[in-house]
Amino acid sequence: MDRPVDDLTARARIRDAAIGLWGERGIEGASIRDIAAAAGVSSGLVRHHFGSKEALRDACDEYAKERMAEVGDELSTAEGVSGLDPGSLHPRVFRLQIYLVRSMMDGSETATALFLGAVDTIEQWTTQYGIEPSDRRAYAAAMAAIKLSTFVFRDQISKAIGDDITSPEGYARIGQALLEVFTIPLLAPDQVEEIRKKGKR
Amino acid sequence: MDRPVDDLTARARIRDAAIGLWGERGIEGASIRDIAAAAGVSSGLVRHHFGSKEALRDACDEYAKERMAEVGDELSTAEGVSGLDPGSLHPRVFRLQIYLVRSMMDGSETATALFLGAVDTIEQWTTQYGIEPSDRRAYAAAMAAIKLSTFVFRDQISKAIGDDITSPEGYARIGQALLEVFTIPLLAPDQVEEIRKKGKR
DNA sequence: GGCTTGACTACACGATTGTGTAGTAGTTTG
DNA sequence: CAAACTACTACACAATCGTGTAGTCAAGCC
Repeated sequence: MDRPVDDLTARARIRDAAIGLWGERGIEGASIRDIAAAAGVSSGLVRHHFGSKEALRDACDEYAKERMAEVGDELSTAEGVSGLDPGSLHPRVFRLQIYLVRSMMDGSETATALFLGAVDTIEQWTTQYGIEPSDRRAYAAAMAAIKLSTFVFRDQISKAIGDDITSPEGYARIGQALLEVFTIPLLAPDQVEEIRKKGKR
Repeated sequence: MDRPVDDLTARARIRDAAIGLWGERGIEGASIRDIAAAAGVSSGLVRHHFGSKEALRDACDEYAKERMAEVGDELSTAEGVSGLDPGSLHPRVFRLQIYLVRSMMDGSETATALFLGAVDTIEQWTTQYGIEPSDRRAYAAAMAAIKLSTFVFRDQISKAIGDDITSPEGYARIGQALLEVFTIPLLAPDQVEEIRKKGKR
């Protein structure tokens, strides 16, 4: 990975261009012709290699899924919150995550399955580490969503903190911040209980 | 709000249809004709009232912004985490949030400004309540992103917990879970410090 | 040599896109 | 009563969409 573009086969360049453009603009936001142009090939070749737009999407989903599994799977494994260690997120995975989130939002089953898998893993992890939320499943789902929110709002967060969060400095800042979100208790237990009762009313 | 559709002017019905469809499918995902059909008018009338697709988007952004301000502004005020009280989120605001997130992801300046405003408010709120993160700005930005993540991944979360989170029961569960994310410390302070040092290395 | 196969391009198709124009019905205004 | 205005529809436009077809070129196999 991170090889110069010329080293890749045309098929791989098309796939990478699709992941890049679709991740940035959403699936409807980039056409076959846009992707072909970005990959430096004709639009016909996209069809030749992948058959249809939908099939190209499936191929991207599958590729992203495999890559994520390879690279240690920032989304699915939980070495726990230590997964928030900035060093563990290289640019390659960043792009894949951004794509997967977009694909998820546009109804991809593969991407959604990855999310559900992450929830399972986090659920197990909470058990293992003796964390006892009142609703373990919902707690794990919330954690999974939170982990991805950084990717969704990367532009807004970068603007807010005045640091590009795809840069090492920026990601270190937001990673540390997330860590503290999970660490600094905002309310005393009796306050939580009070709100919980209000919610059940 | 929540009046039957016939009570609204055609202009309002178009705007509401746009917010609904664009929120669900993204901006590129719904055409002027789709919106006109959903509002029960001709596509020409959309142009008559709003001029262009881009102008309709601006109108929707502005409307959503005003409405959010009216309704107590779940995104910008921080009565703090108690804003996670399920009762405070009615369906109307839910739809606006979903739209605003989509609009933000597609580069809306109005929506991004709302996000930045929310970060400001959360920042002030942490000061007020004596919360002392190591990087207050980044901490507030993370909190803002987290608050919106529920909307982005609503389908995935619903699937994960087996409860539609737009229903009162589902939202109560995920609201409570978020509360516990902010309340149960995952790591001891010395562990945090250790990771922090690793990040700076 | 001929023959197949895979990578690749050029071009044309019908559908859909945002937009533009012309015109109708009903109300308001002078 | 006539003129003007507003809400609204029908229809046509050029561009772009995903897709389909035909054909070129080079490498490998008999």
